[in-house]
Amino acid sequence: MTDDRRGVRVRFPPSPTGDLHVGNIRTALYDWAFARRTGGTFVLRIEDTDKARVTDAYIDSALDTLRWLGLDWDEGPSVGGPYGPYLQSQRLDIYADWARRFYEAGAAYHCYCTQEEIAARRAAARAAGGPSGYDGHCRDLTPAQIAAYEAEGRKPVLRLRMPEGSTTFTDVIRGEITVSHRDVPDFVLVRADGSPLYTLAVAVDDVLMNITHIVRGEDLLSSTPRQIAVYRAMGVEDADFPVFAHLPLVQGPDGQRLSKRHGVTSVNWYREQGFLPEAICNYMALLGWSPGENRELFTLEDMAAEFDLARVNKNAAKFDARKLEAINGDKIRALAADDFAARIVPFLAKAGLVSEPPSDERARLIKEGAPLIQERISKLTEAPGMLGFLLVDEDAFTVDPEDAAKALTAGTAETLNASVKALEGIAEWTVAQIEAALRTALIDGLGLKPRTAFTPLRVAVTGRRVSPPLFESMELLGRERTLSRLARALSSIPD
RNA sequence: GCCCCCAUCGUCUAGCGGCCUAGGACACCGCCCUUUCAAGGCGGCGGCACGGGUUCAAAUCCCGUUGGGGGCACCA
Repeated sequence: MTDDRRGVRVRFPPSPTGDLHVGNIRTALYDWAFARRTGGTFVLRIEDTDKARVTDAYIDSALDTLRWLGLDWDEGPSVGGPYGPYLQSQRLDIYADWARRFYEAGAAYHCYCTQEEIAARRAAARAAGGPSGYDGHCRDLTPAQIAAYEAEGRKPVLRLRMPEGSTTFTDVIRGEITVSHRDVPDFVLVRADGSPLYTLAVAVDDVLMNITHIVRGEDLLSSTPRQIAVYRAMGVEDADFPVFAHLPLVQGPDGQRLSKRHGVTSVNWYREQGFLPEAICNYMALLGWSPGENRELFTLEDMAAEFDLARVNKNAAKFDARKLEAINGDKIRALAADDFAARIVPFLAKAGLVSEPPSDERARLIKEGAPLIQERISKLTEAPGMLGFLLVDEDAFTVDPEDAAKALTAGTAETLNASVKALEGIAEWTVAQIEAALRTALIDGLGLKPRTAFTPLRVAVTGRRVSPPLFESMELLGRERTLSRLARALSSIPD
């Protein structure tokens, strides 16, 4: 129904007032997937009309985040396109022109009310139990009244004159929706300083950029009649209106709208915390859409092939960081070995363990050590902790004090001594021989249980009670470093 | 307050009138595997908000109630 149209054009229009958050990118993801699935065009447009809140740095940040996630756009900043410019701040003359036309045609009018006056009347209307939007005070001012306001030095805003009646439109996800214009006030199109508002710019651009489908958050659902009113003022035929699809909102764990209160929601933060773009996309997709058949692990390519607006849920979804992390673990395990090794490098570098790029020797250790931890971590930030023992300069190696206190107790000296002796006798420093020698010496020889026998060794060699597998770790570390660490542990053991 | 939207395990969801004594995943709890931690395997806990209809038959359709969310800006 929605996926067999030709010439689909969808847009994602972030407002660069902060880092893209997870709710934003969920919308971007659906926009992108819908465009790809339909063979349509994905347009990126920057909504930077509010000079007071927008920052250029956030524009670059948004582009960077989208690229990192793999959500490539066909038209927009840095790639251009036939409908540019794609920054609204560069289209001000276009909005001014339409505003002028609306005013001259009587579809919009000047309003001289101050914000204080409006607020006072709104409070009164609300107290009386009615709608609390703008009351149309300046709809039909006489020339004399206008002159009087002008004489006071008031600068007017431009408001759209909402027609009588109601607006009915069909939302692909929610069905038919009707709103009485009694509940849609005459809204502001242009500020008193002459700058356009979202209400004007979004509608004008969607028409001018030939957008066929508006897929966005449900928070914009009730602004749809206003947008349609602008289309009509522009002379667009009903049949040419874009199709609307309002996505369910992403909420915080408490069911409230996702915000700073819920901790960090910036996608960049998750990136720094070692989350894979594959995991973020997969998880966010699940918040409102599923491919069915109990399948929930998929790629961006799968989404591009299968995404269907008809399968999008209507109800809001709560963001669950634990499930994101679980999926991140799945995605990490699904990585090819080389890919995984490459992805942990920046995190190892940030921890000061290697340079970037790493030296040949370090690169070899990373390549061989990575497989030992790939299925043991769920975030890339855990890699330094797991591989640090291997990559650290030998004289900088330390044992976790807490783990040492618990595992390297007085009674373990015998175990360590026996281990040193056994390891010194090994012909070839391989996992098989290391394991055989230690089992013979400790399990058979001393009659220890494996857990009891190997924990002190683990702490002595890797510095922690939780580590990659012991024998593999020893092999990679090498005979010399292993024996020297055992000796160090021995000398540190209390009597 | 007014308007709009929504309602399946704690959370994300499958389900689109009979295949449902409601399936999967995360989380949680056991057991198995096991050199730690993971991963993996097996099992457990746990839900159709409530009340009316429609129908031979309702988680699925309709109405109401309750609950939740969104909007009502010279933000987007």
